[in-house]
Amino acid sequence: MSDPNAVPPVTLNRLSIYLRCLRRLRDQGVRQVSSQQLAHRYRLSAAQIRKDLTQFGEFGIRGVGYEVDQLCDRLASVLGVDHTRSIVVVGMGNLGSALARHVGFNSESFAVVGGFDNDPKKVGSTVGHLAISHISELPTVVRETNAEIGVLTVPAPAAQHNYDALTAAGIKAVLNFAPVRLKLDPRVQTKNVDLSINLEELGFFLGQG
Amino acid sequence: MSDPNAVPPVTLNRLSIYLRCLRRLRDQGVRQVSSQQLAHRYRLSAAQIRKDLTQFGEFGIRGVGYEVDQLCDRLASVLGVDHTRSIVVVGMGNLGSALARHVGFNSESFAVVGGFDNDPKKVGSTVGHLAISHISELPTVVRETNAEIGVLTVPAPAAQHNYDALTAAGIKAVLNFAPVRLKLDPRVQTKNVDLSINLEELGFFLGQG
DNA sequence: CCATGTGAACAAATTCACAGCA
DNA sequence: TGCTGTGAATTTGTTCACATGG
Repeated sequence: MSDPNAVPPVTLNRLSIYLRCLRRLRDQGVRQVSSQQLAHRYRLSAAQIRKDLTQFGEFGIRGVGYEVDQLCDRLASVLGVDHTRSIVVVGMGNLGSALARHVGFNSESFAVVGGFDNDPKKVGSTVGHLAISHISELPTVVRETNAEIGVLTVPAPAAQHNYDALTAAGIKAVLNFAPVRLKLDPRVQTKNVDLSINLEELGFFLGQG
Repeated sequence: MSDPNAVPPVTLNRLSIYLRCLRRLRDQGVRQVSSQQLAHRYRLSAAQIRKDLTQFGEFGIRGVGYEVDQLCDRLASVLGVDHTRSIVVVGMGNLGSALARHVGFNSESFAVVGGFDNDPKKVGSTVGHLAISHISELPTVVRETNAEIGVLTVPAPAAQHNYDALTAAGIKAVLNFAPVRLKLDPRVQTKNVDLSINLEELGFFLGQG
């Protein structure tokens, strides 16, 4: 718990899943849940739920289970989503525009506070309620809004350059959608989401069809 | 190699990365490459590259390395992307429309042959060159086009229903963007891509900022 | 009594180190 | 020589099974 880098990414991934499941239970009015019930309901592993949770504290009551509401709060706190985080989107093409809208609609924990592009034709227009700024405005906007997360949705050849611009502007974490292996800034947490890789993984299982 | 399910997903993920790196090298005119050069160039592990590759055959030449061109072909074949696969997109909202365009533009290995929605206002309109059909047309289109992969970009409450429609229509693999733990059809390979989970994983590292 | 929390057993994945071959 | 391919060693992650305690 003390050193964030000691937590395997796969554990974080599961914590996030647990949080989603627990929120749904809470919305359904469920007050308490055991690891076994949770596992059965959402096809997870009970032992793994307990192991994962105890990395961050003792949240359960022996003989009873977990308080749904309380565990939601604790997990949200662990995942740093107990308050709204500001996001900037760099690259307002199809994907960037769609993600900007999507995040705006689907999350209370994240707010898109800036959209950037280098195309003069796009600068000044809006996507939903978001005004598109020129990429040169990035440092100013990041400073003024305290944006912490950058979503990178530029074409592959522009990815490294814009990644460097994000880190230089003081962004603390990047979600990269460009199909490129970036040279990373060690101070900046970076995750890659890669559509083609996902499709190719599926392709493998389709054989020679 | 014989049983696809014996290959760990993380290995497939890396194979896809190797393929991308090799294609870039090929485009740059590089003819041969050793595992060490590849590792150094793209920040990978040389031993792991070799281990991963040997699961599917002996592609290298001792003392020399790998023929870039030949290895590209072999990997493309392993990943089933040596010919074009047909994709349908279910849920033509922001994300679905953007992905349909994105895949159309960015991949020769995948072609979007159908876009579906249940909103009568969308049916009949087009996204790029793709006509949007009503979801009831799904079985017909899948049959006629031999579509193998379904991209699921509907709102969470509609996800299971539309997943079931995809599998019933004969789709063989699904890429799910809905933030839901689906009840899976064991005959259908399914991968989840989850924007909020990715953001929350990043959130974890931002602490209480 | 019953579900958590946890050490111990097990399984999987990665790295190491070197034999074997072009 | 110098790289691949690979068993063995190590690390990492998961599952088991039970002591602990509300």
